[in-house]
Amino acid sequence: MPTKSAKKAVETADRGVKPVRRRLSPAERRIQIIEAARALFCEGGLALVSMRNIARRVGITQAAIYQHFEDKDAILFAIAEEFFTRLIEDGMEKSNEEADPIARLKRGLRGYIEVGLSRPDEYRLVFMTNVPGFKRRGMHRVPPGEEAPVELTKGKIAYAFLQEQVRDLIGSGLLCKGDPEVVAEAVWAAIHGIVSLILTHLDFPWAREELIETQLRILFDGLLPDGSPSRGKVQAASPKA
Amino acid sequence: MPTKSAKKAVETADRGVKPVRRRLSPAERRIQIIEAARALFCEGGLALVSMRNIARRVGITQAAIYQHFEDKDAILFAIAEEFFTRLIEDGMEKSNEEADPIARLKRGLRGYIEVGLSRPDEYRLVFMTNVPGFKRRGMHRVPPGEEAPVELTKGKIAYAFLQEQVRDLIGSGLLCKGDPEVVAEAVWAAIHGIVSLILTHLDFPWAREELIETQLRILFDGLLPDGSPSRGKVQAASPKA
DNA sequence: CCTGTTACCGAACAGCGTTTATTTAATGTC
DNA sequence: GACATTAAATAAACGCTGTTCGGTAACAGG
Repeated sequence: MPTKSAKKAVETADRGVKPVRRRLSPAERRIQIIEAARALFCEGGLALVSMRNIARRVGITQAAIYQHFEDKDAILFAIAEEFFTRLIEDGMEKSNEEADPIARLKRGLRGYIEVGLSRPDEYRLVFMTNVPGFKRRGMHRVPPGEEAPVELTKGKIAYAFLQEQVRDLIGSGLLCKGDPEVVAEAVWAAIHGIVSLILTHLDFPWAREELIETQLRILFDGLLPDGSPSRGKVQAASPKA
Repeated sequence: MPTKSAKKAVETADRGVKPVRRRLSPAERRIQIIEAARALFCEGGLALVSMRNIARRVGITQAAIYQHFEDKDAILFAIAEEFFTRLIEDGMEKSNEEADPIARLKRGLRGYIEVGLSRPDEYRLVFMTNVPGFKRRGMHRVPPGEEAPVELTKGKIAYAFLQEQVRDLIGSGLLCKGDPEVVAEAVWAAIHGIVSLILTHLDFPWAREELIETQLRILFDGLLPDGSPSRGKVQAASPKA
């Protein structure tokens, strides 16, 4: 949409009159490119992340990027992986602050929501946008990179973390019975629904905290067995940073 | 991504050597354009819906479309509106088959899920894709068309339908107390999460019905007051058509 | 110092959404 | 039936996009 622009805030990086070209090691360039892409992405969303914009920032031509990345998608994938890493670290960190396993789960879910809301563009990229061609390198897929078939996607790790907790809770009778896999999916769906909902209607003036608490209360009231002492209680929001 | 094509299955519509141009009434052309766009959309998702492809199908040039639609987004919006209409009609129809208000709500939610899963591309378009520039003509926004400021978006109607049911249920004490608006959002989030989850991982081999039932059970167990006779029961799936 | 390797550039291709000036078909009105 | 008006259509262009290709030049090892 070349009409509604506001795109050209991208710095020309005119590196002098002489196009004296500097070679960098692939490792360095790779990092430069990812960082430039991430910066553009955070500034104006996916729309700003074009090969030419990235190249302009790095100070090379767009064609040079293909020396380091197979695709534009490969760059986005790198960004997504970084986001997942944050998601995992935040979730684990928050979770480990709690001793009670139910509280642990709640904290982890809260952490997920908070990360999602604090990095809306990345969340959308990973979970809400079917990036045209983002070749399904998602939660349940392996990365297509021929070079790294060992390392699974961070998304799988993040999801396995949730699955494990749910499995343990059901195993020890703290959560209602049911196929742990299915319950885990259901839990994730409920949480994702909240984040997705808020991100889709960013303009809508609702009280986020109230909505989040309501959702968590409903979710855990539905999950916990009838006599559980945790029923009806809502985990307090984590202290604002 | 001009590389991995498979795009050119779009029929050239070369209407003879003579470019004898036929004028059609705006109403007719408008329908033609929407239908062409919808067809392309269903065939290959958003990627195939380009102004040039639409025009080729209709048998006009791409510029002519702008006589009938302000934007590409306006075309997508029209598709979305049609989808919402289906969502509303299906939901209401299914709902009205039930007498018990709780069962009514369950049926409506089931209807929503089924429509979403049966029309994945449209669901993604409306609820999961931040169409670049889809100028936030979403659930909570009015359409920007200057010509029709009276008619609100179908999305608002659909959502109001859910809100009303939740409000009534809370009012009559059948659902746990809480701000009806917030509870309605939470319910929608849970349901949307399920659809979104399944659509995002279409390849993942899970039992959909089981996942849907689990989610609905958890949701309603969380919503219903402790002594409610409906607790723990799951509404049976609607008979396959 | 010479020689490979390869990171990089310049130019191009095909597609995209959109705009402009221009043509031409259809529809009144006399 | 002839003429003026209206607006649906066109052709061509603009600037953007992702990607490819042939050549160049910078660095590394000998």
